[in-house]
Amino acid sequence: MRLSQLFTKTSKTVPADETARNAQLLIQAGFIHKEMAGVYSYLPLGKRVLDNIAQVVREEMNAIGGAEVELSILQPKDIWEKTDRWDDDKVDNWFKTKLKNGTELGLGLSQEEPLTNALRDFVSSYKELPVYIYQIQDKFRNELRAKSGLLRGREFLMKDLYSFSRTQKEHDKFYETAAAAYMKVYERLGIGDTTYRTYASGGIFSKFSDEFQTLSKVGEDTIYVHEGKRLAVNKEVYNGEVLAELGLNKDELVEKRAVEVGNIFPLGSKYSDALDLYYIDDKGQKQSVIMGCYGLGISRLMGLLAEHFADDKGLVWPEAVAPAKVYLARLGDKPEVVKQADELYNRLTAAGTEVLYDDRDLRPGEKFADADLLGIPYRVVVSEKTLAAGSYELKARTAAEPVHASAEDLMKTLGITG
RNA sequence: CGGGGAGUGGCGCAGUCCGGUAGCGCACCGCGUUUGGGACGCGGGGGUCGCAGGUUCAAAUCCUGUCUCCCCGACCA
Repeated sequence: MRLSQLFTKTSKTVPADETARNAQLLIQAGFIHKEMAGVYSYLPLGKRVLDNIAQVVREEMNAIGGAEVELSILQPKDIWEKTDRWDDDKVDNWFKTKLKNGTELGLGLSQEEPLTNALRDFVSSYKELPVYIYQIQDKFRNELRAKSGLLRGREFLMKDLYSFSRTQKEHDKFYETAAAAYMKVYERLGIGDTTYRTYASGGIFSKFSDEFQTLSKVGEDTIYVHEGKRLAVNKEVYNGEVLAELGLNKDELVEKRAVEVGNIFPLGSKYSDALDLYYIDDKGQKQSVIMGCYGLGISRLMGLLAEHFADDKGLVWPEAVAPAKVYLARLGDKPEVVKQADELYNRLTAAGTEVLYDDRDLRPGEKFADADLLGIPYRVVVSEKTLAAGSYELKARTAAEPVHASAEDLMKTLGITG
């Protein structure tokens, strides 16, 4: 992408009404636009990051047998009444609306009910289970108070997977497979070493659910980390009885602040029974379907990554999610410089490398400042100097100083062969 | 929903106490000089001061109501 064609631009100031660092940076760099409290639009660069995170998650969900779907956002109230989750006294963060004829609707905040209901059309035999179904979709939750930029919004992008198993044992096995897949996602995003599987309250279905908590000073949750066992306990279930049950010694736990980047729940047969989804086993007997749900906030992860890796010059994206791998800064507009920069841009692009080509008529300092603020992993400079030296100037976003690199070295560093 | 703070060109702010018809920086447009870490000069364009009432000869400024945003708390992926 040529920056001369990008309609967004960076700003020297941050909006006064944002105090969350992730939102400040993302707005300043032109990745997102705030529509209202807790609701953000994603501009070209932000959309790329969001898509990249979603793609990592998609690959890991596909790897454990997940089938991607896209369920409707508009929800009929009858199926939610069957599970007693329509009443505002039971679920208080619904966004509800009405058809012209007065029929009540809800905007999807989770999708156990509609998916379970739809599966009745397809599942009736033990031969048709288990199934694992997921989607990546905007969720709507009418939070009393949105805050912390992308970390807690009213409209946010989430991956939600639902498992339908024949037995508790079969469910338990997949549950652990899913938990492992979650850790793979965090590792690929560069936060594996600071993310802990965490015991948390399980609601009404089970004693515990499992959260995935990433250490962060801006986190809303307080957790107690056992570094040796690579796990943690959420403050909401932290007491002597629970510690004894988990075999944890209070002295080995350290209190930390963390952001919840995932949450998986065993659901038992609460929803399947209520919505009349059963299967017939090999002896002809009707059996309950055992469910689990697995949530992972894509947009929240984007906010966390923005905040987690940033430095005083701006964003620092992990390569796996960066809107481009290379920021190509062309200094000056001498014909031979333009020619060389254009050629490099074409070569990198042809090799499948995403490049932000800064072909704008700006001073060098502005280009360097933007390269830093946007957080692109590698900056390559083409100028009269580099032309004279017969090499390129290459600087990793996290490096203090640039280095001179031959065309060959450059391609090698960027992982381009041939 | 309880407590606190704030709404003035696209962004950041001053002006409000003490009413007199809106200003600064950035950004934007034109011309010129610049060109390796956010340049400079000159000249321009853009705001009925969140909204609605009220007081007054006169309201960004005073009064009433209302909407929105931010922070703390409670609640939540």
